[in-house]
Amino acid sequence: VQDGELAERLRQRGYRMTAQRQLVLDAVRRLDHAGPDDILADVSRREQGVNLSTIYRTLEVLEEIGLVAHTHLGHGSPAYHSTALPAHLHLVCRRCDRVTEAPTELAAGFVATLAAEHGFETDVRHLTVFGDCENCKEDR
Amino acid sequence: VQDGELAERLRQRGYRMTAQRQLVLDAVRRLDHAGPDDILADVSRREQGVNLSTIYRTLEVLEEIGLVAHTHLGHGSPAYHSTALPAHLHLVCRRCDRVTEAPTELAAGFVATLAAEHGFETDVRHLTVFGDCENCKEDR
DNA sequence: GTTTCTGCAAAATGTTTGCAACCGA
DNA sequence: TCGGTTGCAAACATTTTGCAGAAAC
Repeated sequence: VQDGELAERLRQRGYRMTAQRQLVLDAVRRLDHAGPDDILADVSRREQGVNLSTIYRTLEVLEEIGLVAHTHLGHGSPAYHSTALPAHLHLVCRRCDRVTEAPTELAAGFVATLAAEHGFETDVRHLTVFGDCENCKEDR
Repeated sequence: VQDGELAERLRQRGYRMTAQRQLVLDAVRRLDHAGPDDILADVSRREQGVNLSTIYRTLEVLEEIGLVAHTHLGHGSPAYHSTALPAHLHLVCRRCDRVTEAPTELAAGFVATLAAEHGFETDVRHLTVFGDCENCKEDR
């Protein structure tokens, strides 16, 4: 995905191309699982004066046009990532707070079951599993 | 679970039995998937003057002694429920925000896979799935 | 030239903390 | 009595909003 695609997608929905939007998209792509704060920090390293509220508003737009998505990794802020990356599950350890990524295929059967039994169409990108990771489960 | 059990569990860990703790536990059991606000409202209906910060502190204690647990249902506040109830999954529709409950057995295979391939021990009670529910998926 | 965007400041949420008074054991 | 617990107020953290000026097209 290149600069051009951002501009095009924005225009298609009546939005305008701005430097801030490019900076935020770049930051989301560079950092992975970053929250609004992290993104502001990254953006600020490249251009001064960008405001946090712009980050929030921009993430909302980028999500709407389908270039980024977010998950809730438990604690505070949401974690944003580029939709250009292959989808993956998040395994969050409640003890050490580490986040492991896993291929979405692991959930294929589960997702199919939810569709069959509840007519529920799962957003796998947004699937976060909480529990104890390999290292921590032994400490119990 | 009865009043007596709360007092006993509290004492076992060096905590004290108080009217507020009973009220909060009762509220969590009565309401399901309630956030701190809802719980305060319920408690206040029975006894005046209880403070929100007490709700937070009490929920923390009740969770520690294993009588309540919480999940994140997406939006704002966490949702608390009694651990006396049978565990269930939460299916949250991103469009209409409705929460459907589903038996944890549906995730049994998925959970087993995560254990086998990643050594990850899933907390099924905390498993929330986001997506489009039966009614909303057709609107796309 | 219009309309959208942005920065700024303030407001709205949601949660935590310090502290003196209170209460349970 | 002693130490855990609570109410209150203030502090925090995060996200949202109103608005005037700046920027996009």
